[in-house]
Parts: sequence; structure tokens; C-alpha cells
Amino acid sequence: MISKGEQVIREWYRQKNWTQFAFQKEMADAYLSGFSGLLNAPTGSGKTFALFLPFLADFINKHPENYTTQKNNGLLMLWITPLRALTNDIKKAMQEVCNDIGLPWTILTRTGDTSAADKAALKKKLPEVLLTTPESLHLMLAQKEYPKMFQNLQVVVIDEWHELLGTKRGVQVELGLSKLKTRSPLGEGWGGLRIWGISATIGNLEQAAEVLLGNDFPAERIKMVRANLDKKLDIRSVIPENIENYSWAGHIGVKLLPQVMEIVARSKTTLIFTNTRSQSEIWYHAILDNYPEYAGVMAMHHGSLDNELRNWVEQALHAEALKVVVCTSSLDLGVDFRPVDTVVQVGSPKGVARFMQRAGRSGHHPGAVSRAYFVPTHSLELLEGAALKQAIKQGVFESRDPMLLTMDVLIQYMVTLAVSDGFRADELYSEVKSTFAFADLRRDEFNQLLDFITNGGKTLAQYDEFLKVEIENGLYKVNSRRVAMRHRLSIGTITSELSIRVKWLSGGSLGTIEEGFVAKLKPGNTFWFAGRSLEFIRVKEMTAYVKKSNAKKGLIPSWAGGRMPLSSQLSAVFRDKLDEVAHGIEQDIEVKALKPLFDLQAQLSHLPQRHEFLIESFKSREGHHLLFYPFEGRLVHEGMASLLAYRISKIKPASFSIAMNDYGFELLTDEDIPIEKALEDVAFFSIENLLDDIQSSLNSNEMARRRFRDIAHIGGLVFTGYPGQPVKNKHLQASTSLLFEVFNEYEPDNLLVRQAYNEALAFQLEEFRLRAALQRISTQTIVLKTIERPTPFAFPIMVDSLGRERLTTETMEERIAKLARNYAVDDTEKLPKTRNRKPGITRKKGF
DNA sequence: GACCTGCTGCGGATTG
Repeated sequence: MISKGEQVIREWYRQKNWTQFAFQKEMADAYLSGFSGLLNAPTGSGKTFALFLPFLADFINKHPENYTTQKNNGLLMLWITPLRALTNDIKKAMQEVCNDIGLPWTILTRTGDTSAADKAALKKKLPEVLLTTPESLHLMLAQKEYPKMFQNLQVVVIDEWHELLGTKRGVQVELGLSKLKTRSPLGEGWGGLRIWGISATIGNLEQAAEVLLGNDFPAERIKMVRANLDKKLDIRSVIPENIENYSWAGHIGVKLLPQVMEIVARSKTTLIFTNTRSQSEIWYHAILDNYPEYAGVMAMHHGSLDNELRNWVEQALHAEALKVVVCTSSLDLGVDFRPVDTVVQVGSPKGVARFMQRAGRSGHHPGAVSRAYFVPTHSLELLEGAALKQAIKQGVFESRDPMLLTMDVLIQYMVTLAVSDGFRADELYSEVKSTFAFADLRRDEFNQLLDFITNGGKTLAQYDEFLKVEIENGLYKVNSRRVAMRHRLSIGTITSELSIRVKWLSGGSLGTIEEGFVAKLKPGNTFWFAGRSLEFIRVKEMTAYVKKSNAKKGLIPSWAGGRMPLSSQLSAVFRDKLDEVAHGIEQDIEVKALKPLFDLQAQLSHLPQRHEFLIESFKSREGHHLLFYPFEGRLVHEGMASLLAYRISKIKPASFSIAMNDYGFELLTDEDIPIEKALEDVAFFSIENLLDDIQSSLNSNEMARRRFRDIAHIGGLVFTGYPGQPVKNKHLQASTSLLFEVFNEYEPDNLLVRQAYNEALAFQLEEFRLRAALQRISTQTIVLKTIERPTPFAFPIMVDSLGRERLTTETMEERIAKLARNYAVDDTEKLPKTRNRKPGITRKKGF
């Protein structure tokens, strides 16, 4: 005997002519039996229905006779997604089902886009289902009498949980949930509220569920539902026709444009993913220049383009009006674009999961094949193509590590609650302790935070602006309207640099570029942005005004952003591939194509096997070069380079400059380096004294100061300004820097400062990975080769070397002069030609 | 001739 609700679901699938997948049945069973848990399903697999339909069935079962007239029960389902854009898509799908089965419900969304009138209406009459973002959830918690809003809540769904996990937005979700569970009508604690996460496949699914549900969730009420859909992937590398002439270094990859355009021509709709916004612009421009027939059926999509422009592109993709879109990861999530049948990835995707995610953008029908091409931007990167295929075959996925004890997020949350109805310390402490993130929060730490929001802590007590929260009969409350307003304005954990808006003189916005780029422009200059040729007119009030230009050439802006290292999973498979090469047992076409390159590497130096660690040493007019190849990603290399430089300098004082990429790093000095002696020293690669040596070798103070900027924003120590009137970056930097100094000097045990140091260690240095890499190297056989000239492994690193960082305080002028004097012409002349870089241009420090 | 790495994500008041 099946229930009325289940009948309705089945009937709905039948009418749609859809088959109900096994995982959808399993999901319905779990839901209807009252479980909470995690649904592991890829986008476009019908996961929304998998959760929404059982929820409806459950409701129908409670009112089997008259469900079509039931309404106004209050908010029953809260659906949280990380993306504003997704809320409307999902709302449409849900509303359709309700209409189909005759349920008189309105599905609403509440995000920053929601009009003030709708937000006010929402307070008066609650919808049965509400779709929102983590930030909006916290804004709701900052409203007076917010418990009323959630008093009937039955289920919370966190969509794309893998996207939030591992970020401070994820911690925000954990805290929000810890509050909602206490508001459940079905009993205190985890009495009845069901919580479901939806996640794509990641390396730590079990942990993802654990983090979502918190520490006190009864294990017997947790289910993991997996959509074992067999998605067919067809992955191919684009192999340069003449590998011996292909660049040894470089990141743009435009040389392979003809091959890519052949793929585009063969396909219906292609997404070309690039790794940076600037690279998107360059590729778009290159296509327009060389294949003008694509004008009109080609578009671009990245994070600095105006929203309106991006919405248009998304619509046009749906409407099958576009043949090719050049984009960054701004298109690798969310909305499903059915017409897309081919994905091209230009340059290393840096991780297996990211590549899968992007490949999955093509062939978005059940049963369709996802077709993805990998385009290397330099020769050695082709080996990553082989590694990617192997990793996918083996099902190797990166994990998303949950963030722990993020005090800035907690402070923000405490003030949020104080702004609305206020909180009591003991109660809040136990709620917060129930989250995964704050399971280890000590009471004295919590008290320190309480002291901080009420008295400004030890150091800021005399400044009124830090005394936000007052205590009335044990209730922590914000009474100042100004403090409350400012706080609501700064809820959220995403911080970003100030940018300059680009607008037509005639009105209408194109997007944003960075201050530094605008500073390079003179009125009348042409630059390319958003795929158009623009003439720069002037800057006024954070806006650059432009008009259309007919110039064919122009500067292309670049943006400063995060630098993702090669993931440790992909690095490991990359090393496996290299081992195959060294043993001559390579099978992959990528590796076979690279044979000439590897032969040269073997001839000039050595091809390391799994148990070997290669170090190359050579002298040029620039000085003594040492090259190390851990193949562990650039962040680890950066840390390891500084560490080894420090350890060498203990044997013989020297000043080093450092260059690195995802495969290895270089140490360069004008002194003779006693490398053999250093290698004899057992402690050279040792993890003993690692933290101390890191402290001495790197400017950890500066690294922490950088992290502290964001922490201070999130923790509400600085006010970033009213909408439309941002506080100047310079001022913000000065004030966070000052705060950092003050804490460092007078309150070294300050929790936010401690957090800054921890974040720097974990994210800037990837300390955990660095440790593992050193341990691996200490078991390997060191192969030290003296080489005559840069090898295929060395060259890409050395090309980047002009952006190298000085470990000593040698001034810039001296450096440039020395470079100009010593630039080793005879060494570089023989090398394959790559892009030109102006000597003397330095890249900003990484931290 | 220039450009030649560096992603993504959200939210928002009041006064005059």
C-alpha cells in the first residue's frame, strides 16, 4: 500500500514522461522515513526534484484529502544555495511542480536582488518554501523577532554544499543551522528538523555530511544517498603538431587557436574555459581577429563583466544563439546549458574535480556523453593531460577541508544575534559548540570574544566604536541603531578589492577593472575589454568613462587574483606519469608526443624515477642556479624554496632569489652554493624545526598581516563604507595594519591575530602539504646533476624568474642593474623563443 | 608596439 504522497510523485513523473532514477527513489524513501543526510548527485541529474518531491509527498501525506486547499502554514522548507543566479532557476522548477499537482503554494526567493517591497511582504506572510543564500540567511537572523519566521520549519536543504564547505561561507551555514535547529517546532535540539545537503563528488563526502549535521546529530538518523549515474566522459588532449617547436613556457596557449577552432567548428556549442579573466579577453580577441565570421555568435563570460552582460550570455546560451563562449570558472557552476556539447579547457585546470566539473558542462542530458578537450599552454603541461585522464579513470577527487575555529565569522554571528533579539552566553556557547567548526572552542576563548564585542577586549577598550554590544540582565544586545545598521551592511564573508567601473559615456556599464590598470591609461588610449575596443576618456568617482573605438589593437586589462596551486591529487598522478616516462613504459598519446622533450631532458640532465629526487645545478653570468623538482604545486615550492635557502645560508651566508612554478623551483645567487655540503647535512630536507625555520626564512609577519585584513573586515573591526560610498582602500589598509600592529604588540594572544597566523600557514604555505612533501623527499635518492644549460624542466621556471623575490633587502635598482649586466645572453640565445618579458618588471609579492 | 596568468562567490542605510 503506497501513500497518497508517493502516488502523486509517481503520477507526476509519469506525466512528464520521465523515468524516476533509482537514487530518486532511494532519496524519497530516506526522506519519508525522517532521515537527514547528504545527497551526492551531479548537477543536471534531477537532484532538485529528488528532494523537493519527497518533501511535497510528506506534506500531502499529512493532508491526504485536502492538500490542494492547504496553505499559510508558514515557512516549511528553506533552500540555501551559494549562487543568487540559481535561486530563480530552482524556483521556476519548484513552482511548476506545485502548479502541476495543484498545490496552491508560492515559492519565493530572498537574495540581494529581492525588492524592498517583497522583503517587507515576506515578513507579513511567509511562503511555504523560501530559496536564499547563506548571507541572506544571516540577514534574516539579524531581524527582530526572527524566530517567528522559522517556527514551522520542517527541512533545510543546502544545495551545492561542496561549494560552501571549505570556505567561511560554509562556517556561516553551520552557525545558521545551529540556530535553526533550536527553533524547530518538532522538538528542541535535533528533535525533528531535517537537514539535507546536496553535493557533487568530492574526496571527503562522509566528512561533508558530518560538518553539515554538526556534532550532536544522532548517527542512526543519517543517510548518504548516492546518484550512481554512469556519466560518460570523453577527454582528449589537443597535441601541438610540431611539439619540438611548441613553447617550453607560457600560459596563454593561443598558438593552438587553429586546432581549437577546428573543434569549435565541428561542435554545436563550445565553452572555452580559460584560467584567468585576462586570458579570456586575449582568446576572445584572437578569435575575432583570425575568425571574424564568429562575430555575433561568440560571447565572453567572466567575473569582472557587468551582470547584465553575463545574464544576456546565459540567456543566449539557452536559446542556442551562440556557437562559442570564452569564459572563466564563472560558468562552471549552476545553471545548466543544454545546447553545450563541447568543452575546451585552455591551460592546466589545476585539479581533477575542477576539470570534471567543467567537462560536465557539456552533454548535459541524462545519457549524453560529456566531451572535453585539454589544451596545453606549454609542452610539459601536456603531461597533465595524461595525468587528468588517469586521475578521472581512478576516481581521484580533491577534498574540501572544512574551516575550523574561524573567530572572525563567529564574532560576526554573535553581533548578528545581538542586533536582532539578543543572546544569552551559556545558551549560545552550547549551540556554537555543536557545530563542526567550533567543536573545540574553549569557554575562555568564547569569553574572550564576548569581552571583545562588549568591551573591545584588552586593547580597544577606550575606543567607543568597538563597544558594540551591551549586556542587560544577561542578555547580550545591540542598542545603538547606528551599530545595528552598519552591522547589517557588512554581513558576509566575501571580501574584495575596490575596483573601477567601466561605463559608456552615453550610460550603461560594461564591468569593472582594477585601479592599477586605469592608472596606466591616458585619455585617448585604446583598450580591449568585454570583447570591445574602447577609447578611454576619463576617470571620475571610481568610474572610467569610455567610448567606442575602431582601433584594432589595444591594451588588455589584467586582474590580480588568487593563485591556485596544482592540487596534491593531480600532482601525485603527475609524478606517476613521470615515473612511467622514466621507465619507458608510457602508453598515453600525450606522453608519446612529448618523447623528444623527455629525450632532451634525459640527455641534458636526468629523468627522475619515483624513488629519485632531481636537483639541477648550473652557472651562468646571472650566478649559480639550483633547480629542484618536487612537483608539488607552486605554494609548497614557494615555502620550500625559502626554507632551503635559509638552511643553505646557515652553512654559507648568501642572498638568494627564488622562482617557482607548479613543477619545481629555482634558487639563484651570485655566490657559489655549497650544495653537496648542504645535501650531506641530514637536516636539509628534514621536518625538524620546520616551524621555526619557516618563521626565520619567511616574512610570516607580513603574511599574517595580509590575512588579517580580511579577518578584520569579517569580524567587523573596520567599516568598509556605505553602499555606493566605499571607504578608500588606502584607509582600510592603514587601519587594519594599525590594528594588527597594536594587537601584535599589546595583545599577542588575541584570537584574531592567532587566526591570521594560522590561516597564513595553512593556506599561503600549505604547511600540511609542505610537511608531507619534505617527508617524501627525505626517503628519495637525491640525484644532483650539473648541467650546461637550462633543461626542459628548468626553462619554464627560469622564464618566470624575472618576477623573482629577493630574500634580502637589496634595492630594486641594484637588482635591475645587476640583471641588465649579467643577463646571460649566451645561455638564453639557444633556448626556444617564448614570450618576451621586459627585464626589470617584477611581480608583486605573493603574500 | 602595447597585453602575455592569477577564479569564484553576496550583501547593503540614512539623512538632508
